[in-house]
This record gives sequence, structure tokens and C-alpha cells, in this order.
Amino acid sequence: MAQFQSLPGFREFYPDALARRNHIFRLWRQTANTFGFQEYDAPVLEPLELYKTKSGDEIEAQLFSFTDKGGREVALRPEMTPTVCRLVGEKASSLKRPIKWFSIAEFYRYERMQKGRGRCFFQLNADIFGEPGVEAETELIAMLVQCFAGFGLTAEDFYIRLSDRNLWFYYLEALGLDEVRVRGILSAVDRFEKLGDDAFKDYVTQFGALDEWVKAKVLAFLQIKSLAALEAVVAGIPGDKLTARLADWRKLLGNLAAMGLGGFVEVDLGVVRGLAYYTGFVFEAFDRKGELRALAGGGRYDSLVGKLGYGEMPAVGFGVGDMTFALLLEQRGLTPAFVPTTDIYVVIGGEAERAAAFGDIFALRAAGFRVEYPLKDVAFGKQFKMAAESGAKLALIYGGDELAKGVVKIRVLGDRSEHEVPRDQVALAVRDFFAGGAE
RNA sequence: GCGGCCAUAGCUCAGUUGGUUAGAGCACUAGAUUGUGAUUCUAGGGGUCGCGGGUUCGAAUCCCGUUGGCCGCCCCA
Repeated sequence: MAQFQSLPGFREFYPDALARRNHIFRLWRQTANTFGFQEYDAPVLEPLELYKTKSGDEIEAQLFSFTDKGGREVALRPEMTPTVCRLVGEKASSLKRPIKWFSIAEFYRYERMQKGRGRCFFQLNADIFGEPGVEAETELIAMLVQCFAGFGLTAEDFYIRLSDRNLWFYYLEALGLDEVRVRGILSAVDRFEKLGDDAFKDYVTQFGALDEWVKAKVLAFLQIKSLAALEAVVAGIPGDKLTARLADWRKLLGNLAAMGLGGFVEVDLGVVRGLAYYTGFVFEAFDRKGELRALAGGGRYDSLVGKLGYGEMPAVGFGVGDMTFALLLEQRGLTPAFVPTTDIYVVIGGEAERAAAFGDIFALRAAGFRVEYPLKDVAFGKQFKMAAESGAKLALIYGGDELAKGVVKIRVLGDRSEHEVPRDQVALAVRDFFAGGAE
């Protein structure tokens, strides 16, 4: 025993755990369908270069990567975005716009195990390609809300923080910073919530001290938590880029409010997201209590498809991981109890009766009923206990007495009532019962 | 990559200053019960005490190493 363990950070799903996972996936899939998204899938193993192209060599350390037997540098996928960009890029000219796609897939990252984080995990990924306007953000944020709300989670349980990398760019440009410095500031903003003032250390070592008045402006901007506050700040700055961008903000927030989702979304310019490929609106979902890591993250990445060598293609997307989400459901008591599901339990008297029952068991199963029976001869009393434990609604009794009379006894396990039906009418009686009949 | 805590049955855990054949509850299997469901009683299976080495007459217990887990940092896709 204990000779073989699963690899560190990898997960095994026993039936009860898989039932919980499937429950989550089922509702996610259903929500995606109601929002008009189509499901796709793609390889788990990809060329290493696909991820280097997107995020740089340093990410290689966090990949499960190796050289295959053909000498190719390959990696287990750590995320879906580059892959889906390739899928869309390849067929861009023949795909009907807007392209609304989703997937539920497993990903791998060579990292230290922590709460809500493992070396393998599942993500729902949803993306819209080909729509440059905030209509795409509207769809995705609305769907993200429903992917949570569908489980009974409310605005008391989670919220979405909405920010905008464009707005940051325009604002910092207006303050006189060039693009390289802007990126440095954004990375500091990203870490400010956790590190406080230390977040600016990297910037200072790279570009030298930051003017106090610029820093003050940055700190004021990242603390903006409402559209009104944003409008007030922008009003004092010349140039029409910022004002034009504010129109997008009003439209997006207006759309979400019209859908009744105002309570789920909060303006929060302190979010910029670390990923280099985001270009516009970005958003992250968190639990209200602030106890868990981010539940979901997403945003616009208009230049990634082009960077991978295809034609320019506007894109927005988000990902939700299964681990932190499952923790939230558990914390709020929203994980349903999964009981074994059987429709019919067949009670069998002995070997002779077994042969008679088998034909009906197979026919009922072929008709779509979930039928169980004891694999070996067991005392009657025991069989009724098993029938009750199986969760079955009906027991069919194939005993010596019944067979002699040419009938099968049907017991309704809920109210313990019993009646006999001729053997050739068993299927009919069963169908009537499950059709909601008065049996 | 760095730091703290931990590892005994499928699960939750006892196990005395080191001392005979390592225990309990839950779960599982069977019997009491040869044609009717909760409870109860009885019995059973399941452990090289994470692994390796050391100290000792003797190690689950003490020491070293290692692997794995939890938590935090770093990083976040």
C-alpha cells in the first residue's frame, strides 16, 4: 500500500466529488447556452511557443513543459485564451460575428498548492470576438453574474469590480508619462492593495523617483469607486480621449443597470490585472467577505489575436476557476447533497426468479429507467433495505408466489403500498407511475 | 523559490516519562432476520504508525534526512 500516490497538486475525483463538480459544470453550461454561447474544446498539450509569444519567457517556469519524443517543446495548457485566439484566428474569415464561445476545461500550472489553488484546475472560459463596443462587455459581465447567481448566490455573496486599462493609459498620458512608465505605474497599481506604498518600489528602481504630485494623482485615481467620482476627476483634465471613454463607461454601466445587475458591479480603478494582454475594460469577481482569492477575472484583449499572427480581432473574455468557486458555494451552504439515484429496485426471490426478472430488468433499462438489483441471492428483508438505501421510488418483487400467479408485485417505497400486475404489463405500469400517474 | 505547522485504519482522532500482539467512533461486509425498510445486538475485514536511516535490550513515541499535506510569502493566467 501507499506505493503509488497521485502527483502533488493533482486531484482525484471520487464519485461524490465528481457529482459536485458535475453539478457546477452543468449549471455553467446551461447558463452559457441561455446566453447564446457555443461550446468548443481544444488540445491539452500545446507548443510551448504559444505561451511564450503571449507572455514572455519567464512564464515558462510556471508551465508543465517538456520535450516530446519528436523533439518538440510542448506545454500543458495553463489557460485557454491563446488557444481560443488561435482557433478563432484560423477561421476568422468564415465565422459569423459576433463569435460567442465558451469551454469548460482542465488547466495545469506548476505551482505550490494553496487554498483554492492546485496544479490542475478547471475553468469556465467565455469569450466574445469581433465586437469592439461595450455590448460585448455587457454580455460577458451579465453572464458572469448569472454563472454565480444560478447557484443561489446573491449580491450579498459576491460582486464584480470593474476597471479600465484604457482610462488609466489616457489619464497617465495626460499627466505626461510615456508608455513604458505607464506600464510601470499600472503594475504598481495592481499590487497597491496588497503592498501599500511598497508597490512603487519596482517603479522607482527602474525609472527613478516618482514626482510627489504625480504619485498623489495616481493614488487618488486608484481609489475612485464610483462613476460620479470618475466624472469629477476627468472634468478637470483637457483633451477629449478621457471624455470619450467616459461615454463608454456610462453605456456599459447603463446596460448592466437595465439588466438589473447594478448591485453586482462596482467601479474600482484599483483593479488593473497583471496580465499584459488586457487592453480595455477589466473586471474581477470577489466574495463580499473578502476571505477568498479572486473568483473570476476577465477583460478586453483586442491585440492578442493579431499578436499571434492573425488579422486584428477585438476580443473580450473571462475565466472562472472551479476551486475557489466550490469553496464559496460550500461556505454559503449551497452545495447540494447528492444521493444515489435509482428509479427501480428489483427484489429477487432466488435463482429461478432471477432468470425471469432479468428480461424485464434489461427491457426497463433500455426504456431509460435506472434499475438496480442484488447481484447475488440475498434475504428479502435485506433487499428491501437495499431498495430503500438506493433511493429507488419503486420496488419490483419477483418472488416464487408472484411467478406462480404470473404477476409481479410493485411496491411504492414512499408510502409502502403494494399491488400486483400481470407480468406482461410491468413496463406499462412502471411507465404510468413515473409519468406522474396516481399509482 | 522562501518560511511556519503537521503526517497513526477509508474518515475523525486516542495512544501515559520509550515497554508485551497499536486502539475507539463513524463508514464498510456479514449474522441475529428462509417474504417486507429507520433501531438494536453480535462478529468480521482493513495498519510494515508516510518513507529511509540513527540512538536503544526495546521506537508510533527520541534524533537526522526525505516525501507528502495544510497555511502564509512570492507570483498570478
